[in-house]
Amino acid sequence: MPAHDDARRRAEELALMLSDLGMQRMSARVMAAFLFTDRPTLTLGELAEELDASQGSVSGALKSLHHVGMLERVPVPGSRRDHHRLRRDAWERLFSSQNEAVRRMMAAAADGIAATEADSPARGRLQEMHDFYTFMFRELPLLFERWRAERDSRD
Amino acid sequence: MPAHDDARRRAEELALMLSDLGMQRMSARVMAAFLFTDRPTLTLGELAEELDASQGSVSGALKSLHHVGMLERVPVPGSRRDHHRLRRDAWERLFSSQNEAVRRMMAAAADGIAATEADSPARGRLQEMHDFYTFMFRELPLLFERWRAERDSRD
DNA sequence: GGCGACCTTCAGAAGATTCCGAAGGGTGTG
DNA sequence: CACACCCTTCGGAATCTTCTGAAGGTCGCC
Repeated sequence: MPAHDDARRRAEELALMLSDLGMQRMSARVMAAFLFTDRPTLTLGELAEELDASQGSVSGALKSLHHVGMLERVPVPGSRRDHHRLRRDAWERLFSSQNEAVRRMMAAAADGIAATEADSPARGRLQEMHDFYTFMFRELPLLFERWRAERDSRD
Repeated sequence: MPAHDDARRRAEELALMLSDLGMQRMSARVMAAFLFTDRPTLTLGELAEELDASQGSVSGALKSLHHVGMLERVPVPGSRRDHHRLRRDAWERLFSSQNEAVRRMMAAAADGIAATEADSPARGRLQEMHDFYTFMFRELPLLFERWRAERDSRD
């Protein structure tokens, strides 16, 4: 099997996994394409052809991947196409979108606590929930910092 | 507005958020019901009535919530119904289902690395991915340990 | 200012999820 | 051992997502 076909197959498998984990299907396929390509950057047209998908859906996927910060646009003088590539910290960004989720859970718990009577069972459960997400909200950014420090010290 | 209706409204809002974050809709509603109820345990029939949903769909939701370890069955002598309640560490369990996802990402990256040529751009990107998830896979369980220690020291 | 290249948006089709309600199985009781 | 109660399973309907293909917008160049 040609190397390129092998890469393509692996990319599709990874895309399936990402989509299992909640990423939209086309975003996952685009993501995987960026990961496995040997080109420095990819354009919308190249992606659409590689993935055998419409430019419309690739456009939507690119938009959302830029939105979560996993991709960046790369200026290429002399080309009118948009050139995209994976950001170095793409995976960290993907993971830390969790952070926003954690913040929302923390806030929801706080709301619930404010609305329940002290000593009620519901209050107790909401307090447990709030404590946990407060801890995570504090610690996750610190964990990312440690990750960056470890990575940078290796370079 | 009666307190119970208020709780119900808040529960539905939280359910919506959980479902945004990827939880199945009915599981999210059941989860929220457990969080906001003032009863010590809930049965399938009670949940179906409270949520105005069929017993069938509540049954499916209960099954999957038990599967991820957020609920536990509580023996109630003299009752033929199954009584369920939220586990104290439900949120930690929900979050740590992430852990499995991290492990899979780490493994996928390792596979990719093994299949690409050294010095290729793809190899470099896969290595970045692998490093990140390896770090997370190591650190997340430690973070949970710290959480439990902090919680227990408060009790 | 017209043209060509490129990207985005959108309506509708195709596909996947999710839910209900009925049927069926299991278990304890009289 | 027949019944009552409770839970689960499953087919099909309803709903929501996601994709395509076409139309339209933007920008630079001649």
